[in-house]
Amino acid sequence: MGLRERKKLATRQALSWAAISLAVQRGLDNVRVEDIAAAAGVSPRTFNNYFASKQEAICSVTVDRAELVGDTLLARPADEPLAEALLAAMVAHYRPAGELDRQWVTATQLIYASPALRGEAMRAAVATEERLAAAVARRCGLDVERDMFPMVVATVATGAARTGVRHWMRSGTTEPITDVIAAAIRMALAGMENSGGDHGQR
Amino acid sequence: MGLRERKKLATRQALSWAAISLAVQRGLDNVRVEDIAAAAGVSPRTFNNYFASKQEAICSVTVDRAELVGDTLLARPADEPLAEALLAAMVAHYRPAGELDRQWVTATQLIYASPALRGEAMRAAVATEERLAAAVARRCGLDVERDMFPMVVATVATGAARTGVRHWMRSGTTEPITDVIAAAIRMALAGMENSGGDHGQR
DNA sequence: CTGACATTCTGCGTGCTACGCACTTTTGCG
DNA sequence: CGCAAAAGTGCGTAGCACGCAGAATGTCAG
Repeated sequence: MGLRERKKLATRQALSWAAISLAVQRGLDNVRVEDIAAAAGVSPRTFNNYFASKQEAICSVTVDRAELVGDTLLARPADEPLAEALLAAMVAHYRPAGELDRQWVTATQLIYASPALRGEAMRAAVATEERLAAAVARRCGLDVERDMFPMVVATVATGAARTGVRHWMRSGTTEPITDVIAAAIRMALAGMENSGGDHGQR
Repeated sequence: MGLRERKKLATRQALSWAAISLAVQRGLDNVRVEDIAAAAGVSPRTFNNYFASKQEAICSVTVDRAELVGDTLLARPADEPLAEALLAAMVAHYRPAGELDRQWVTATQLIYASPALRGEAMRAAVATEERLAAAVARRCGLDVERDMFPMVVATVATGAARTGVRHWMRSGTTEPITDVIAAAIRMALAGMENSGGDHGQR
């Protein structure tokens, strides 16, 4: 990767981080694009070369990760059962959340707190679903256009993951987030045979 | 319902319809709020008393329906298995789509065609999920805050329904939309035991 | 019917935003 | 070194969300 690309990425991250940081401090709509640009040491106009809105800047942390989920699934061994591969691929997404990724946690909390951000985040979720669906289809030898199955699976998996994250945030448990997400996905993939009974994960 | 409320509802629908109609004709961003207001015979300022954006106006058709999904579930007989009740409640949502609801179909097509609208629609989906989750929790005697199960179920169901709708739109099949949605939800609720095999619903 | 009250509609003003365009600065490479 | 490509910048414009205060309209008791 040349200097050029690295610098571009750095700017992008600086903007994103500035947006998150300021939004946490003052609340999203007490932050102007101008402020974000200033905090990132860049002109206001440049902000819009990277992001179309404050919301997008904040959610990019989530989005960037989601880009890879399809590839991760395809990288799993082909003989692994779909459910397991899916679980592993989704969880891999959130792996680093041990300590390093405080920023992601902050951003996510912020997102869940504001309707405007949730909308933006959901938009991103659609992209994830689509990539994942494509990967599932490829893995199963199906056609996304003709069969609903891949899309349904993708929707279920991402939805469950989202719920897991949210639950983890809300409950403030000390349990690793990956475990919670895994539990949510398993719950979803297991179907409803045991509906209404005990489902662990209090 | 007094004249007051009826008139208000009428205005809301007129605005929504005008927004959809104009967006279909010219494309969303060749429509100004001013135009929508004019088409609905109301001042531009009034538009913003009803909706915060064009997107919201267009998606309101979908949102308004979603408001009721929780109630519908709670209205199902208590001894019915959860999966069936859920299926029935979700499908009931889309029932009239026989002929009358051309408007809803138009709006939905529009929504799927534009990223901006999809974002808005997803925001609405969150609201649906939450209502549905609350209803599921109540039905199962669980606590939404503590147990992930209701939220997972709600997410899965709404996600599957969304996928069903989308599939129906894309494929242009003559099959009733309710059947497609039902199939998608069943697929999701059934779990993944048969993953990779034939799943009907081509 | 009438008058007082509540609610909705409206016009105006303001601050912010997204983005096209033309121009400068920086970077990469032969 | 020198030049093309790409990123950053400043300016201008059209549009949007929304607060506020007053006019218009519906509501209801007496």
